[in-house]
Parts: sequence; structure tokens; C-alpha cells
Amino acid sequence: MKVTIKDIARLAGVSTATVSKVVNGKDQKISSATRTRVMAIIEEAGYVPNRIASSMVTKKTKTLGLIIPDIANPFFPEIARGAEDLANREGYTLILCNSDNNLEKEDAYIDMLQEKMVDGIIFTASSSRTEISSALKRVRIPVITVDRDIDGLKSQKKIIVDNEIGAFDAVTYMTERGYKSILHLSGPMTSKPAQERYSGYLRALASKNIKPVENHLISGTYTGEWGFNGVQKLIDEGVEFDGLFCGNDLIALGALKALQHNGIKIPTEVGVVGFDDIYMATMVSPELTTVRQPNYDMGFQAAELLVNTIQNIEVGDTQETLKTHLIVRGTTK
Amino acid sequence: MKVTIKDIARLAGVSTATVSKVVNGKDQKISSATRTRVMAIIEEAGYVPNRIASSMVTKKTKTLGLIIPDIANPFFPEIARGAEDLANREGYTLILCNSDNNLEKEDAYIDMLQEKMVDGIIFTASSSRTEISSALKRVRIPVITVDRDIDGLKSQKKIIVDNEIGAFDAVTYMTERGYKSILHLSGPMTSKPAQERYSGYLRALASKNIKPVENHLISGTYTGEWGFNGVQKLIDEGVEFDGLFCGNDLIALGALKALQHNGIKIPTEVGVVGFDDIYMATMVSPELTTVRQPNYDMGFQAAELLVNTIQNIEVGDTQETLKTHLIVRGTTK
DNA sequence: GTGAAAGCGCTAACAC
DNA sequence: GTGTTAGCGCTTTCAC
Repeated sequence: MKVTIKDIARLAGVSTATVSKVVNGKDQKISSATRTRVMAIIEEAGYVPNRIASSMVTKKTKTLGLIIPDIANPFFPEIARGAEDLANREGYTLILCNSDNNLEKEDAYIDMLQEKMVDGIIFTASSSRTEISSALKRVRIPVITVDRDIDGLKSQKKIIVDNEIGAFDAVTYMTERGYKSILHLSGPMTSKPAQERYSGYLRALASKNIKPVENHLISGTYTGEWGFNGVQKLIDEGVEFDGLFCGNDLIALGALKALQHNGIKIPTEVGVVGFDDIYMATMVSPELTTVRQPNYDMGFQAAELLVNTIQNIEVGDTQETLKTHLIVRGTTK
Repeated sequence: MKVTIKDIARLAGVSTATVSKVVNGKDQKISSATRTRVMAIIEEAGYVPNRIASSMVTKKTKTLGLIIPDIANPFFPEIARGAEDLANREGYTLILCNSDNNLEKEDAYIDMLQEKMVDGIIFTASSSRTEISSALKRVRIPVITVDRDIDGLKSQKKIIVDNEIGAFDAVTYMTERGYKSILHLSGPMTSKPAQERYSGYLRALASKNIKPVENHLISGTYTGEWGFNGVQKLIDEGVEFDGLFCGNDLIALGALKALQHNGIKIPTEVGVVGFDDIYMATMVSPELTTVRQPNYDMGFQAAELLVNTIQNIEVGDTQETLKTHLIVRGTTK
């Protein structure tokens, strides 16, 4: 049989109010004698407070929702980890939702999280989401968007990354190292980050008065398979290039493998730069030159912004743009 | 202002009991006229049922806890994904907890999850956990252990992998391909899987009448860094070997990199075999030969077993041992 | 087919 | 310092 606050109250010969106070540390006005006694009884009886019941009255569940496309994609675990760390530090718990870039699933999760009365949501939109959904429109709890923001979401608080500058820096570096015809292997161009990285790429070339070659933009998916196949196809078709600026590290790693399979020397014949700096970027040889994106921090700061919003702490900027850093390693000369 | 079941009842001119029934699909005995009317009002008023309140009376939260060491470690996302997929399919939600292989954190999460009244827990113990904790002892909800089981946990239901056989197969294959002095680069030997893999390694050698070389067991952590440094040290010390059986893919990838840095030819001079078959195993060249562990399935089946247990569906075996498969790729000849 | 009412376990305002 | 009490929003039994 489950032991409740009433049982403890009875056993300790006090009221439930008193037990409640000591359980929640609101015991400034409780004599240390009763406090000690109550705590002993709690321990002895193996009492576990029912936070669901507390939530009923406090209207707070101390639970956050995290909606991401897919935790199995190496890009997201770090974000999740950052978010969970902050949540845990602040006494919150995190519900994980994989949307699979599927709008219906995304909406279903948004509704579900609201039914479960989470205090707020951290949201990385599907790369296919171009406009706000009805589920999103009717959210009545704080939402922080991460990485990909959505036009039209009211109370826009977001954590994003300076994709444009990151891409600009990377491509500028490539041109300065002497690469002449740099192609851009991008992810799906529907997502904002993809668009911004492409802009940065174009701006970097323009600033050096380099005219992008024809068909310089090859867009696919954010996967290693696509990076591999895309580059293999380029090679098969006899396309000439000496530089590959990739939309993410997975694409870059796939590209790297395809180049190596074809006996193309890296970084002398072709230079490769990725984006993200996932864990695996240093596990290949040559190690991948890439633009580091502070994923852990993104998750952490999103959770922080969310918790502050929930607790009505004044959050200054509602948009936090995190910096990227070019990490030069072995795939560029 | 939040709209509740009472508001809907009032607006529809029915009782809350009726609304409750249509919301939960227990509306066999509700006339379709009222059903339609109630549903229309719900839609119009933007009513979101409060599942916390339902949980209070049903004693079910439709929420599962997942405790793993670290979602940022490439081994765990697949497990989490599998678990979340089943959970979602069954209408459950998943709370993610990172224990960092820290026993106190692990215990704190166990308590926290119980306070939040989750219906059950999927648990991958810290590699440092050798015995059952008091928090674990006082769980009153179903717990399914995944990958690493713990002695002493009552109601032992678990999903594990045949580590011993997986290792045996891998090392047998290596010997058959002509590798003579095979070292074992293992993870921390405190965890069961590490012990079992080592047993499999020893048994494979014994079955071929190969005497393991001195200092054949080198144990460290399950990281790429350690794999790299460990192998570098071996090379520096002039240790002779032509085969490396690694405790996981991360170690193997690190080892691979160290070998390549030293100009050692793979797979001719040294063969390398990993364990797990993480996504990155095919993103390096040569691609990693490894023992595939069905991580997604582990998570999925653990969640399935858990949900069945929660719903009192007879679960036949309380231990499910999943098979591993040797995936031969480029790092063995 | 539908409704009245009890109660899930807790917190918080207020009284003492 | 401590207790009384009124709910929080819902489900469920039982009566009608």
C-alpha cells in the first residue's frame, strides 16, 4: 500500500500541512524537534511524495518538453544533453520527443506535452516546417526555439547560431588557402540554417571577387550517405572542384570517404570543410576541418532561457545568437 | 483563463462525467448527438484535458523514465530512440535522465522518477554500479534493465545482448583470417558486458589453442581518445601485435586513427574489430569490421517489456537476450 | 444515456 | 509553530 502525506501526519501526530512544509523545505517556522521527528518517520515509512498531486495545486509540473527531429542523429544528443543538464540543475525533468521532421508528429507532441502540463517546451522545428501550425498557435506555455526558428510564432524567444558568419569564415578561409572552385554540398534548402550557410558561402566568394561556378549548390540531406553518394556522382560526372564546403559534418564525412575511395588526396587535391564539429570529426584521418557549433550550449541556454521565462525572471534579450568558430584540422591545407 | 472539463460541461449543458467519457472515447453509451455537440464545444473552446488530474485518479501517468549514462555517448541515442518509438506508439511519454555513471545521480533520478509517478523505468546502470542501491531497492514500480544487468534487483526483467558469443565470433574470425597476436582493448572491467566480452575473447583463443600473449588485456574507458592513446602507447613501447579486438567502436575508431598515424597498414599489418556498430563505423575508411549490437531493438524491446509489465500483460520470459552479428568490413583481411 | 458526488494526494491561506 | 480546510481537474460508481 502506498504511503501518503496523511499517513506520515498521523504517524508523526502532526497535520498534513506540517509534513508538507518539511518535505518542501518551507520549514522556517517548524520547530526543529518536529522537523526531525517528521523526517525520521518519512524515512522509516519510505514515504515518496506524489509530485503529481503537488502539481495539481501548484500548477507547476517542473517538467520540460524537448522536441527534436531525431535523437539518433549525431547533431542532437549534445543539445539534449545541454538541456537536460540545466533542467536537472534547476530541479526540472525533461521529456524527449522525436518528431522525425514530420509535421503531424510534431503537432501531436505539442498537444501531448500541453496535456501533460509541462511548464515549457524547447523546440527544434522540422527542417520541413516553413510556417507555424495550428498546434503551435494554440500553445499557452513558453516555447523556446533552438537552431531553427519559425516565423510567426508569437513570444519568439530563441537560441540560434550565426550560421551566415560561420559559413562566411569557413569559405573565406578556404579561398585564402588557395582553393579555387569550391562547391557547396548543402542539406535541404527549406531550413533557415541551410539558407544562411549558403548566403555566407556566397558572400565569402563575392568578397574575394570569386564567381561561383555553375551548379555550385548541390543540396541533399544531412546524412553521410548523401555526402558519399553526392561526391561519387560529382566524380563520375567529371565535375571539377578543389573544395567542398559541406552543410554539416555528416555530409563532410561521407564526402571525405568518397574522395578517399577515389584516391583523391586530401587536403592537397581537394579541401573539405564541415559544419557542427560533432564528436566524430576528430575520429577520422585526416581530422575534419569544420565550423564548431556550440550544441551543448545551445541546449543548455535554451533550457536556461525557458526556465527563467517560466519563473518570470526578466529575460533581457529574447534572442540569443551563439558564435561559431572555425576549427582548422587536417582536411584543409 | 484555462478552460476545464467543467466549462465544457456547462457550455454543452451536460455533466462532467459525460464530457470525460467522450474525451476518453468511453462513449459507447453516449448518444451520438451529445457526443458531436460536446466535441464541437471542445474544439471551439480550445479545451486541453489536464492529464495530471486524470493521473490523480487513474494512478497512471503514461510516462516512462529512461536512465542512461550519457545521451551524448554515441552508444545510447539508438537505445533512447527505440524506447521512445515504442513509448510513443503506446501513448506513453519518455523522461530522459543522464546519470554520468554517477551512482548518486542515478539514485537521485530513481527517486525523482518515482515522485513524478512514472509508470515504469528503463534502466542502463552505470558501468561503476556493482551492487544494488537503496534507491533501487525501494522502487515499487517495474524496472527493466538494459544492456547491463544488476545482481540483486528483484523482479529482474532485462534486455541484454550475447556479449560473450559476439566476442567469441569476432575473435574466432580474426584467428581464422590469420591474425596471431590479438590484444583486447577493453572498457572498464567493472561492467558485465566488458567481462563477458573478455570471456568470449579468451574462449575463442582457447578453442584455437592459442595462448593469449602476456598483457593481452588492456583496459581503459569506452572512448575514442583512450583507443587512440592506448594504441599509441603500445606502439611507443614496441609491443608486438597484429590484431586488436576492441571493447567498443569508439575505442576501435581511436585505435584505427593511431595506427594510421603511425603508417601501419590496415588490415594487412594489423586487423581491427570493434563492438556495437555505431553509425560512424561506416563513415571511416577502411570501414570498421565490428560486432553489431541491436541497440535500437534493445531500447524498443525494453520499452515493450516494460509497457506489457505495466499493463499486466503476461510477459513470458523475463530475460530477453538479443543476438549480435559480426559485420565484416574493411579493417580485417 | 446521463448525472451527482466522492475522492485521488497535495498545498496554501488563514485561524489559532 | 501548528492545524483546519477548501480546493486543484479529473474519473468512476451508482442511481436514475
